[in-house]
Formats: sequence, structure tokens, C-alpha cells
Amino acid sequence: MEMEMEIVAQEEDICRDVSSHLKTPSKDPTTTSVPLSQFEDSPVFNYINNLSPIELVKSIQTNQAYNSPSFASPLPVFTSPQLNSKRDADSSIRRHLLSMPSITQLPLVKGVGSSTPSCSEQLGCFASSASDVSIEPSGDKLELTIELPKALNSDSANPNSSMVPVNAISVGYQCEARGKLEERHCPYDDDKFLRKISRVEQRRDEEGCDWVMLISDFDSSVTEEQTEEQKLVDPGTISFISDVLDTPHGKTNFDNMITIDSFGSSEQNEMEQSGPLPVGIGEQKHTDEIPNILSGSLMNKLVVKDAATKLVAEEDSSQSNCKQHSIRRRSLLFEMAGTYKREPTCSSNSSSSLPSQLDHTVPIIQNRTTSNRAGQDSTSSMFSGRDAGFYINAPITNSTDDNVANIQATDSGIQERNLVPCDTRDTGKAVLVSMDISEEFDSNSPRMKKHKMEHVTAACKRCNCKRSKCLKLYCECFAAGLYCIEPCSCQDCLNEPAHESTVLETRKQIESRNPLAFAPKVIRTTDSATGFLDASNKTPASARHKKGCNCKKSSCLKKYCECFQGGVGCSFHCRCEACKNSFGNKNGFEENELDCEEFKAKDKNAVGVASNDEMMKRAKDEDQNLPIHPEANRQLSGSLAVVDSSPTGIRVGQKPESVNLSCGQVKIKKHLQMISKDETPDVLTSKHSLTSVKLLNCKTAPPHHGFCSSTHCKGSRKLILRSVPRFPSLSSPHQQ
DNA sequence: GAGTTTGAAACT
DNA sequence: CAGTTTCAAACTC
Repeated sequence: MEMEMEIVAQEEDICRDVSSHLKTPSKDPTTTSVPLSQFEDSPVFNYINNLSPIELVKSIQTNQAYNSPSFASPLPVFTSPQLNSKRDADSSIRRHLLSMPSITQLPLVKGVGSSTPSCSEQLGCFASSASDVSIEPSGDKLELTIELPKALNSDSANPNSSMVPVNAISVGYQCEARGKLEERHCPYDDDKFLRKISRVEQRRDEEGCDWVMLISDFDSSVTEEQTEEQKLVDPGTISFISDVLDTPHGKTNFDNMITIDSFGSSEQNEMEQSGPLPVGIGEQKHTDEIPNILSGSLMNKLVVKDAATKLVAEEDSSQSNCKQHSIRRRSLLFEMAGTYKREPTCSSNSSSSLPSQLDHTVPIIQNRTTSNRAGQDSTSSMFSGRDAGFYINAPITNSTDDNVANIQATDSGIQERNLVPCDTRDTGKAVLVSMDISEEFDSNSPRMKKHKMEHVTAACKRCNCKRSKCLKLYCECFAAGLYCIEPCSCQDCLNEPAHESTVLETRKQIESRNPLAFAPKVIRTTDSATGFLDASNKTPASARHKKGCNCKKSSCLKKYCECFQGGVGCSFHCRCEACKNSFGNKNGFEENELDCEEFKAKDKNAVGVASNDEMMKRAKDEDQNLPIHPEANRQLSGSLAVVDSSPTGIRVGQKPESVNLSCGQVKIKKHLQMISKDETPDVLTSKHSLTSVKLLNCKTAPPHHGFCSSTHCKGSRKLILRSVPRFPSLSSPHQQ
């Protein structure tokens, strides 16, 4: 008892210290002095009070507080039904941004590999949280201000800056990436600066970041719709989103930067569009949300950042050539982002190019200094969604997960992905690969480090092309949407930034031939029962190859087999012989097919099964007039688990009544030439709202959204990005 | 590291 | 669409 009291006393002292710290008058005249009592009465303050001093210190150094599994999953954040107050929240953020003159005193990192990775992590945390704030349940008066524990502001140049608007953090991150790495402060206290930010953001937006906004909006709406449904971040969706988020480059200082809050939030977008707003002072209400924000939202993305940051730091220190190269690989897609943007129109064909490039992109922010093959150094770069380029097509995971777009769900929710910068080359732009880090958020752990190393090594493609000039799909780099890098042993390589136009043109040609040429080869689907990805993902039902293999002699037991290489079982798509795929052979698929037939038979009694013709007709009819309505989306999403569970490549997001049809497809699959789920960038139905895209039946997609390949769309599906205009594409504008 | 095998990509 | 060729990764030695 005595000890407890002593501890309590200590904590109180610390809290007092913190509060005084928070309350320290700012040198900035605009700083508003908030009565201490206000903080003390705050639930957040109570929260801080509950923190032990030791943990506070800990958080300063390792950021583990945010990485700690003790934080709840982000689900609550993303599933909030109260997102409709987004705008309010946005406004609040803006107000706070302006009302927090000192908030920018966050410790900024000088770049990857620089001295303060922990700071970077913190920033990542904040930025991550920022993204979530917008979707945090919020009342009309919710003030999205995060009252950060003192610990989080370690190293802060300004002790007054304890109040950190998440957006500010995000922006701060950008400042950092803008090469102002030496700066420890970003002038957020300056309205002028804010305007500048707005301008820049707007410019960025004009160049293509509208995708971010759109996605964000979509995301928000989706989140609203996605109540308690078990939804998944479909890997393809991520890549798709990444594509969408593809940022233009070379025009602004914010090149290559998309903060993670691009996902699931829109406050920044709002901010972009608006100048300085009237500042409400002392609006630090609802600070009790903080724990949720920190515990929930952070986990979703923060971890990613953290991992990436640490990885980079490790990389810089380790001087591992391999790693260096991998990290410095420049993303072709990254470059192409701008190109896309310059091509305002998109076609059904072109649409496919989107997913193609990003096979596995997940938004991430990271800053790092890189050097290209020639040894140029450049400061870079925030990883944007698509630009960051998560090439899941690339082997980003262990052998069994190669080429698999992979976001797995765990019992507790989504398995976080770790993002690993792959390479940035001379542009400093980075490509990220992902890896599962569900178990270890502590990137400091040896295991994690090893894990990262392995993944980085595996993730970065190197080719050995001799005749293709690395401009054909033979080339793994090219196929992955990457420029070749130094470790490549290719000859006469044209797949490099110097030949960008050639590369783009070639890509365009290839995509015109096969719009899905650059799409992920393997896509995981969800578990039928839970809606989550199958834990093992080694069953035909959980994932399969886009086209299927054609193995004759390898029995699908060697990496010659793309299915095997992708760590998935063979499916009916495969034309392999003597399939013995250990991840699930074709026979197993046939069994599943039979199961589906049974299901169909049963269902026939109840609803009736459409004939092939009927199905096609329906698809055609619906394709002509189906607006994507939120409710429809909800329904579609609701049916996803069922539909998705089929190992037969059943469409995703079908309307409930289409389930029958899907089963029927099993029977006629080869005739219908359906685009399987994995052939299109998979959508997201994640309640985590990393993405807000829905993969819908082609028949439900307005033609102009065109995500179907020209060759596969008939009777198939389209990927619909609600509220999102056509996607830019490599394809020529006339390819509609 | 060289040679072989394999199957995807590209071509006809 | 099928058959053939080209290609580069995977594999073996």
C-alpha cells in the first residue's frame, strides 16, 4: 500500500511535470495558454496519469508505446459509424493547426539513417494517427487535437509543443522530406506557412493527388458503411489504391510525398483546399479520444512506418550491399505516376494498368536519403501510396508468399504489413515492399530485423536479362514495374530512368496487349467463414494464381510453377499436368468446385440458378445502368464473404442475388472467361479502411470506370472506385 | 559458375 | 487460338 502510494505520488509528480510542460508559455505570442486544470480534467490527462514513469521514458526512446500490442486494433477507428462528421473534424483540425503555434516542434528526422530514428517513428506514429483521426468517432464538436504525452515530445526543441495536431505532424513529415531535414521545426504557427501548405497540397492535388482525396472520401464513406462487417484489405486493393494514389512528381517540393493520412482521412485534403481558418482556441476537447487514436489507429499504419524507418536505419548502418540496392531501387511506377496524371483519361484497358503497377502498394511515408546507381545522393522521399510501390508481385515475403498480394487478417484483426523500402535510386523515390509484421511490432527485435532483411532481399528483384533489354515481361524487374538496379546483371538494359519514355511506351504496348500484364499474379482471397484471409493462405480457397500455371513436368512442385512460387495452390485456371502443388493441387480445386455445385443445387431450389445466358444477360443489363450506390456497396460488401470464399474465382462484391450466378460460373468458368478476382486489382473491403475501393462486378460498374480489361470484362467485373474519376493510365487516352 | 530444365512470354 | 520460338528464372551439377 505504501508503495502504491509512493508510486502514485511519483506519477502525480510526473504528470504535474508534464502538465506544466504542456502549459509552459510559448514564446510565440499566438500561443494560447490553457489553464492547467483544463488539462488535468482531461481524460487524456488521466490517461497520462495512468502511465508509469518508466513507460513514459520508454516511449521516448523506442516508440514502443505505439508499437505495443497493448494498443487496441484500429478497427474501432475505422468502423466508426460517426464519420459523417468528417468535415467537422477537418475543421477542427484546421483550427487546431492554426491554434497550435508550437506544435511543429516535433523532432524531425534528418532522413533515414539519420540520427533519430525514434523521432521518425514518432512522426510516423503521429502521421499515422492523423490518418485515423478523421475517421475517429467524432462528435460535431470533436476537436482533433492530440495532447501528447510529454514523452512523445522528447527532443522537442520547443517544450511548449505538446499539443500536436496530427495533421501538423503529417505536414511536418513533409517538411522533413522536403529536404529541410536539418530543421527541427516547421513553421506551423505561421498562417502563411499554412497557406503555403495549402497551395502546395493543392498543386499536388492538381497533379494527381486528387486521387488521394477521392480515395479518402471514398474511404470515409466506405467506413461509414462498413459497420461491423468483417472486411479485409484485399491485397489487390492495396495495390490498386496505391496506383490511385500515385503522385505526380517533379513539380512540387512535396514530390513523392503522400502522407499516410491520405488513407482513411480527408482532413488534410480539406486543409489543402482551404486557407487558414478561424482558429478556435483552447478547443482541446475530447482528448479522451487520444488513447483510442493512439491505440487504434496508430497500429494500422504506424507500424508500417516504423518498420520502414527502422529498416532504413538498419540498412544505412549495415551497409549491406544487397539491402542498399534494394532500398535504392527506383520505382518505375513512381515515375509513371506523373505520366498517368498527364493522361487524364483512362480506358478499360488502361485501368488495368493501375493495379498492375502497384501490385502491392501500400501507402507509407518514409524519408530517407538515397543514392542511385551512379552514386548520386538525393534526399527523399515520402513514400506515397502507389509510388511507394508495394510490389507484391515481387517476392515480398518468404518463399511461400512470393508474388502474393498479401494482407492477412488475424483473429484480432488485420495483420499489419510492414513496409520495406526497396529501392529509390537516383530519384530518391522509393519502392516499398511489404511484409507481415503482425507478431512483432517491435522493429528493434532481432527477429524483426532478420525478418526485414530477408524480406528486403527477397523483395528486390534483380534480373539477368540478356536479350530482352529488360523491356519485356521476361524481365522480373520490368514485370514488377521496377527499374533495373545495380545488382541486376542485365545487358543492354533499357529499363532505367534514362529511358523512361521507352519504358513507358513499352509498358503501354504490353498493357494494350494484356491490360493485366502487370497485375499481381497471385491474389489472396478471404476466408469463407470469417471473411478474413485464410490463416494459412495455402489453400486453393484462399489464394490462387491469376491465370493459373501450365506446368508439365514440374508437377507444380517447383518454382517454375508460378502458383507454387506464389505460394498458392493450383486452381481450375491451371492447365498443369500431374499437379502436386503442395499448396493445393488442382484436384482439390475440383473438389471445391463440386462443393460449389452442391451449393448451387441447393440454392437452386430456393432462388433458382441463372443459366449462363441469363447470367450474361444480367451482367450486360446491369452493366448498363447500375450506379454505385452506397447501399448497394454495403450489400455487395456484405455478400463478399460468401462470394469470396469460393475457390473458383467468384466475383467479389457481387450482389447477393449474384451469388448463384457465381456458383454457376464455376461450371462455366472456362467459357465465360471471367476475370477472376485476382485478375483485377482486388478491392478492399477492409474495415480498416486502408483503401476504399470496392471491387464490383463488371456488370455493376459504369463503363467509364473501366477496370475491366477489354478482353475479360465481358460478363466479368469491374473495379469500381466510387466517386473516383477515371484512373490515369499508361494507356493512351483513346483507349476507352 | 556453367549448363540444363522449365514454363511464361512473345511471336507467327 | 494453337503452335512455335524466345527468354530468363529455376534448378542441377
